[in-house]
Amino acid sequence: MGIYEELQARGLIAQVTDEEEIRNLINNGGARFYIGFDPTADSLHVGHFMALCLMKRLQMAGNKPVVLVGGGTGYIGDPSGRTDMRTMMTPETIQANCDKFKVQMERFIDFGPDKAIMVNNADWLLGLNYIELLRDVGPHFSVNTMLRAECYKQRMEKGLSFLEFNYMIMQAYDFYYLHNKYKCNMQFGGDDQWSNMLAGTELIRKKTGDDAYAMTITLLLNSEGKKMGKTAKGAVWLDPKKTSPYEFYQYWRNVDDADVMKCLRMLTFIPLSEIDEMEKWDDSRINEKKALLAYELTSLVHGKEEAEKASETAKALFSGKVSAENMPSTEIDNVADDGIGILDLMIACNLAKSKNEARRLILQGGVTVDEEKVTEPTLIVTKAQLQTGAVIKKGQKVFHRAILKG
RNA sequence: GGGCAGAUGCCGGAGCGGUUAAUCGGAACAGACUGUAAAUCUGUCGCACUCAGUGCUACAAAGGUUCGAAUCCUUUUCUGCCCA
Repeated sequence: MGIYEELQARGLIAQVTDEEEIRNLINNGGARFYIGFDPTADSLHVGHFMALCLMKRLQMAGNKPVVLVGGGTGYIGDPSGRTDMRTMMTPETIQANCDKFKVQMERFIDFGPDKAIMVNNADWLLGLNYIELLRDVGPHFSVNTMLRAECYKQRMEKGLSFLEFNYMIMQAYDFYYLHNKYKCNMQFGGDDQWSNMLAGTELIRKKTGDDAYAMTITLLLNSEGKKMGKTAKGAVWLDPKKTSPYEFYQYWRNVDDADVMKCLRMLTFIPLSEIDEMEKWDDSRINEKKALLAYELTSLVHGKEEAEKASETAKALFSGKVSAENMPSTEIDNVADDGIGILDLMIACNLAKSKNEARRLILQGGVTVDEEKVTEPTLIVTKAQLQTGAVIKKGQKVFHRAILKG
C-alpha cells in the first residue's frame, strides 16, 4: 500500500486535481510539495497540526516538503471561509509570528539538507512592483471566474474588500514562484483553500505550460460539523506556554465518542491495521481509545515524557487522588498573612473571569479546595495551604494548583 | 458622487419614549444523571460590593431634546443594497 492509499484510508484526502498523477508522484517520492501557513497568531494550533502531520507522512515516503510561511500574504489576510475582515497585523507582529512558527515546526519536520526547506513569501511578495505584477500575471486571471469561487461567495454578501480579493492572486503567485525556483509541483492545503490552490495550478499552466497539482486535506470536523480544536478559552495551541500539555491531553481525552475513531485515523501515526482492530472493540473500551488518542497526540506534540506526565496526572486526578504533581498551576504572590479570599484566588488562577462569576460557581456548588467543597464565597485559603499547593477543582474536571510564590 | 436600509450583550436576533441589564434561540458555564462521552432535566450567563439587597457601566461614537432615551433629533464612523 502506497502513501496515497494510506492517506485515503485515513480519510485525509478531500479533493485532488488529478488522482492518477498525484498517486504516482507521491507514492514514488517524486513530489516537491508546499503547504502554506499564515502567521495569524503567535503559535500553531491544532488546525495546523493536521497539515504538519501530512507533511511528515509525505516526507517519510520520500517526498520533499516546502514549508511556506505567509510573511507576505499575512499583510493581506485570507478571506476564505470567513465572514468578517481580518484585522490587519503590523509587520513586526507578522515577523515575530513567523519566527515562532519555525521553531515549532522543527519538531515535526526534518529540515536537514535536501530534506525540506522553509521559505517566507515576504521575500518575494514585498518587493513586487504593482504594474509589473499586473502585466505579468494579471491577464491570466478572470475576474468572472474568481467571483464565482466558493471561497468568495459568502463574502460577496457581507462585503469583500479589494485587498482581500487579491489574496487568491498572491497565493497563486506563490505557487508559480516556488514552481520556477524550486520545481515545486504540488500544493496541499485545507479544504477551504481549494479555489486558491486551483488558481495556482492554472497560473503555472498558463505561464509555463507545466502541470502542477493540488490536493486538499479534509478539515477535521467534529460530529456536529464544527472545526475541532476550539475550546471555551479559544484554540488549542501547540505552544506549551499557551496550552499546557495537560490541557492538550485533556482536550483529546474529552472528545465525543463519535469522533474518536476519526481522530485516531486522521491524526495519529498508529498503523491502520491496529486502528481497524480497534474499530471492532467493544463499546465499553471507548475510554481506552480516548486515552490512547490523547496520549499519542500529546506525545507527538510535546514529547513522550510530557505525554506520560499528562496521562499520569489525569489518571491520578480522576481516580480521586489529589496529590498529582503535573496539573496546571499558578504561582500566587501578594498574599496577606491570614491568607487569600477564594474569589480572588480563582481569578488569579484564571478559573473565573470576575468575582461575580467565581461567586456564582461557588453558590452552584462547583468549586472544591483540597477535596473540600466550598460552600461560602467568603472562604479564606490560608498561607499554609498555598505553601504546599492548594488544589482547586472547578466543575467536574478542571483541576488547578495554586502555589505560594517564593 | 446621489438615493435607500442598517449598526443591540460571545453569536444570531427582538425591542422603537418609562414596568429594560434588555424577549427569544444558539454557544458557554455550574448542578443532577453518566463513562473525564452524548442526550436529557435544572440553574446561571455586564461589572462591583457589606450579595434573597444595593450601586455602577452599557444597545457603533459624540452631542442634543425630555422629569425620563437602546428607543426622538443632529453630526461622525462603519456596513449592505440601488443608481452613476
